[in-house]
Amino acid sequence: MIRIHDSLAGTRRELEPIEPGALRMYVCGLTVYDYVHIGHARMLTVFDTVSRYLRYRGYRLTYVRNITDIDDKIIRRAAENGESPEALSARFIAAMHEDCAQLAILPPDAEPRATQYVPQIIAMVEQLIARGHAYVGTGGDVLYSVASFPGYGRLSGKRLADLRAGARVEVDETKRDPLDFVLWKRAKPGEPWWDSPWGRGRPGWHIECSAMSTALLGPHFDIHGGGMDLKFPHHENEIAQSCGASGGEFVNLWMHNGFVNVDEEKMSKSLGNFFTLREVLPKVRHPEVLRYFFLSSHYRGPINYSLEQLEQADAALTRIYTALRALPAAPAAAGAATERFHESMDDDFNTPEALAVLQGLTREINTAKDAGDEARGAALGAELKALGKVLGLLAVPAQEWFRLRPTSGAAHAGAGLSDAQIEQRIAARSAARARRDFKASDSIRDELAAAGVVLEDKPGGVTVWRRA
RNA sequence: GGCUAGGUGGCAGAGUGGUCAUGCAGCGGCCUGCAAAGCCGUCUACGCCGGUUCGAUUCCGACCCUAGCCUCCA
Repeated sequence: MIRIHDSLAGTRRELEPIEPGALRMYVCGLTVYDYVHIGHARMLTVFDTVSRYLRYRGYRLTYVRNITDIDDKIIRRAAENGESPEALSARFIAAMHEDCAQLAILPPDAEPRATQYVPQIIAMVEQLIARGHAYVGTGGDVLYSVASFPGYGRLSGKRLADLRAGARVEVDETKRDPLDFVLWKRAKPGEPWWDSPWGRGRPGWHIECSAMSTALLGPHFDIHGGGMDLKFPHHENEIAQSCGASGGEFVNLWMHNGFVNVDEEKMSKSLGNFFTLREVLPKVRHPEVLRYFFLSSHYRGPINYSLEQLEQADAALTRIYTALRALPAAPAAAGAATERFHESMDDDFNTPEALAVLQGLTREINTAKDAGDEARGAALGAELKALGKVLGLLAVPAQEWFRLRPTSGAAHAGAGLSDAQIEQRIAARSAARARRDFKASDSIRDELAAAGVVLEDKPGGVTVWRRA
């Protein structure tokens, strides 16, 4: 039994598929006007892990993650660059796919783009007008009438009166109520447009998700996810739109992931504490380090990004790979650790606890190895790798892991020796050790250590190395 | 001001009404030519004040503090 924290109910609820054995999940993806940053990367990793686990547990999952490829920022950015919005979004969609592949984020089953669903969007807006939830404002935009939907505010725990009293709600004469939001925007000169019953224009942001999720998953589906900040107003508006248009239920569970902070503050461009995946990945040994970092705290809480954090994640992951190194292959069998792993993950995807299970397995493997029980070590190692795979980890052959190093950043400094050069120095050191010239052998070891290479002498005169 | 999450040991980060999170770092030991890796053992905890309880870090109440949302935002 899988239990998931539902943002709407505010408690953990049992996952009960609408259709037995099948699940449908929609996650709000990115607006593609820039490169993927580590906040996006966490969201993508969280829901990738959720989808991997649900499938691993036997559910037939349909995972939809949309792309917003038309909005104010895209239009503005494209104009600044002197390129078309289509060209700009195509560029960043391609970049996003590359970044996702790096992080082992599996492609969703469908990745709808707003511009591909304009007919469905128009149809939904017409339906909302017909059902009395939307109207054409005096400025020509089509607006959703918040007052027409009694449940408005339930997800975010807000009351209309409080929202109206908010000092920062802009006064807009074209709206009947300052809280009403745009469904269809009238095109301004020079902007992309589509024909509609309300003249040339383009979709508002919120309606895209309602139209795309309805088109691909139906009006009522199991899980809807996204970042914390989307709770209000975006998801609140989606509920109003989808329920308003269908007259029925919308989603069973709302999942929201926490933010990536920097220095205990939300990452933002204005604070200058903004990191793209493309600048962070070269600073780690392997993208799995970032993935481990994300998974090492619970998805709903905030996470603080720093290089120190990445180093800790690297150390923890490297400990696991160390145990996996030089283990003979064995068939994977589910043991006690798998049981505990399931318990942790079933409990609202408690990945920190799941990782603790992997670390516990690691210790068991080491203990078995120390006791000379190779077979047990191999069997546990296979189990460990199988569980790691569920989280999108431990996909690197263990021997390779230790040859990798960051390609930039502080950890890279002084790590410039090639594999061949390192092997050569080790051969020289082994020769010195053989003639018990420990002064010479230690000086080679020190030299390598200074270059970021750590040596380990194994029984039988074998020396293995790794990049620190 | 309203709403929502939090405040755990040197750091990061789970969890629980009364034996262990886990990783990194420290200390002692085993192993090693010495190291490293590994194993065993070990020390620093649960914001503050009350209440419930045989017993609270865990439940309840007040308070203090932090972050997020209330405007585009993963």
